[in-house]
Amino acid sequence: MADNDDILLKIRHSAAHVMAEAVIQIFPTAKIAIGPAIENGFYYDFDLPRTLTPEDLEEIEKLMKAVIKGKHTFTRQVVSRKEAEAMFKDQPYKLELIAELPEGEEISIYTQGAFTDLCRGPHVANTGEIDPAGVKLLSISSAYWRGDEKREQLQRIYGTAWRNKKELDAHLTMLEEAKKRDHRKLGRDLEIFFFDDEIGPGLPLWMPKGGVIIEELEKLAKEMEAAAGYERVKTPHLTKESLFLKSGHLPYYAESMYPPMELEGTTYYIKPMNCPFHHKIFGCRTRSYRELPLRLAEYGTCYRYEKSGELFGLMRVRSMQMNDAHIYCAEDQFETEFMAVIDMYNAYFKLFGIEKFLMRFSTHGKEGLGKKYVDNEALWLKTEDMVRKVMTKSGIPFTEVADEAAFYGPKIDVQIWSAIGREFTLATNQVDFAVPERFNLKFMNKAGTEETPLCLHRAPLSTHERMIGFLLEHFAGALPVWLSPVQVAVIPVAEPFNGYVAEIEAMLKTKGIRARADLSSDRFNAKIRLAQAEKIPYMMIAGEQEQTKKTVSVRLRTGEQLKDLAQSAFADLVKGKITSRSLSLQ
RNA sequence: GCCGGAAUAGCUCAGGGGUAGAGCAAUGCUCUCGUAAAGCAUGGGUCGACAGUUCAAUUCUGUCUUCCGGCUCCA
Repeated sequence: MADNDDILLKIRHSAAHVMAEAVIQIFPTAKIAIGPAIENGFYYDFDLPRTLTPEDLEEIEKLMKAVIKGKHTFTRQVVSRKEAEAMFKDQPYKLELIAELPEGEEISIYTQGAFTDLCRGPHVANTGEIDPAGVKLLSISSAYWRGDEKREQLQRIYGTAWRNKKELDAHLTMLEEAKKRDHRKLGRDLEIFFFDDEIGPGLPLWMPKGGVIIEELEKLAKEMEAAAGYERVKTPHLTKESLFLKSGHLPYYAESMYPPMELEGTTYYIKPMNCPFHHKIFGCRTRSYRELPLRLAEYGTCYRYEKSGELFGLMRVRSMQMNDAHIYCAEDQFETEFMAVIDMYNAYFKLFGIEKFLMRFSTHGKEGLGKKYVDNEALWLKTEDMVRKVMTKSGIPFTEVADEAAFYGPKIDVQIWSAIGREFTLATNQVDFAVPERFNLKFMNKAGTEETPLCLHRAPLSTHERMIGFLLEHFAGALPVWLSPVQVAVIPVAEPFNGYVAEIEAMLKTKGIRARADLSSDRFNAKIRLAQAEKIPYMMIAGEQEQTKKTVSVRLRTGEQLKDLAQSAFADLVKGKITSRSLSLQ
C-alpha cells in the first residue's frame, strides 16, 4: 500500500509539473507559484495575463498529453542559492520561496524537457511513466498566494491523476456517486430543509421532516446530558453590547456578527455564541466548590454573519442551533471532565457509525499572544499540557496543530469530510482559562478562599445544521429508524384493503411509531417506488392474505422481505430498533 | 469578501431578438392491481430583479440578487 501511495504521489506531482510546462507553452509570460500533489490529484497555481476558460483547460490537457508522450526525463539538480535566484529571476513567487529557505538547506530543481521548477521532489523518472489516459484536468478556480487573502490572487487548475484509465474512470464514477449523496440535493429531494431567497442566504427553513430529525437529536442530547450530570438552561437571542465587550468578542469577533441594533440609546447584538450568557448564570451568585463541576447545557440558537462565499448548504449557515454546554470546574477536576466529554463524543460517533474522523488538537502560536490569543503564555503551556496528557492517556489518535487554538484556550476539534470532500469541524471541545476571569467568575474553595474556575466549551453534536447535513451524507439519506421522519410506509396491495391498512397505521401510531398509510389511487408498485425513493426504512404491505390472517408483510428499504409477521411482532421489531437507536433494520 | 461559472414550471432540463416546451410532480376522472413508474385529461411560467440597446428583449449589454466550483474563514 505504501508503495502504491508513493507511485501515485510521484505521478501526481509530476503531472503538476507537466501541466505547468503546458501552461507556459500557451502563456510564455506565466508566473508560476506552487504545484503540489494532493489527495486524488494535483494542482498548480499560476499568475496569468488573462483568466482561463474551460476551453483553455482542454487545450492544456492536450498539450500535457503531448509532453507526456515526449518521454522526457526528470532530472534532479542541486544548485546554490545564487544559481537558483538567477535561474528564477523572472519568477517572483519562486524567488520568494527561495528567500525563505533556511540557510544551509539544499536547494534542488527538477527539469523535464523545456521546464525547470524549484522543487523538493520526488518525481517519476520519466514523463513516459505517466499514463496520459489516467490524467484529467477538473476545474479552474482561484487561490490566494500563500493562502493569504491580502496577497495576489492566482488561478489554480485542479487535476486528477491515476495509474491508468481504469483507475481514473473509477474515481470519476465515485465523484458522480458522491454528488448523489450531497446533503443539499438530499435535503430538497427528501423535503428536510430548503433556502428561500426572500428569507436570506444561510438561513435554512426546516420542513416538517427536518423538524422530526431535530427533535430526535435533541431528545438524544437531553438523555445523554442528563445522564452525564448536565443541567439545561435557556438564554435570550439578544443582548446588550456590553456583554460582548466584557467577553472580549467585540471588536475581535465583530465582523462575524450581525450588525448592532439601536433602541432608546442602547445597542443590542444578536448572539453569535452562548458562552457569555452561561457565564452570567454561573456568576449569578456565589458558587461553592460543592456545586462543581457545574454543567450548563443549551441547544442555543446563534447567528453569525458568515461571508457570502463561505456559505455551503447546511454545513455552513448563518443561523444555527448549537449543542452547546459549558462546564465550570476546578483545576483538579479538569482531566475527568475533559475525558468525559471525549467519551461522549465517542458514544455519539459509535451510535451513528461514524468511523472516518480526525481529532485535531489546536494549540496557540507564540506570535499571536496578545493578538489572536490571550496574553498569558504560562497558562497556555499549562492547559495545553493538560489536554495533551488527557488525550495521550485516552489512547485516541490525534494530530497536534500549532497556531489554531481559540483565543481563550486550546481545543480538540473533530474533523469530518462532506460528500464532495470538503473538510469541516463537526464537534469541538475547548478549554477556556481566560473568559471566566473576565466575567469575574468565582467559587469558594474548601479552604474558604475565592478561586476562578476553568471552563470547558463543548459541542459534541455540533449544530443541528452541520450535524444533519453531515448525517444525511453519511447515511446517503437512509437515516437510521429512530431518526427517520417516516419510519413505516403502510401500503395496501389494492384499494379494498385501505381499511385494514388504516387500522394498522393507527395501531403503529399509538405505539409511538411514525407510520404513514398510502391510500392514494397510485398503483401498488408505484407506492413502493415512492416509499423507496423517500428512503423509508420499512414498507409494510397488506392485502387479502394479511387481512385474513391479521398479519403484515414487510419490505425493508434494503430490498429484503419479511413475510407474514403478526402485527404485534412487527410493531415490536420497529419499536425495538427505535428505542435502541439501532443502525440495523432487522 | 475575492476569482470564475450559472439562473427557463414544485423538480430535472430543452429552446432561442417576434412575449415559451418536455418528462416527473400536482389536480380531476377511469382501472379489482402482491414488492421500484397504470391510462386519459387539466391547471401551472412577469424565462431571478432592475436598467439600457432595439420597432420589438426571456434571448444582446450593464448593475444587483441568489446558487455552484474554489480561495479565505468556520460549529
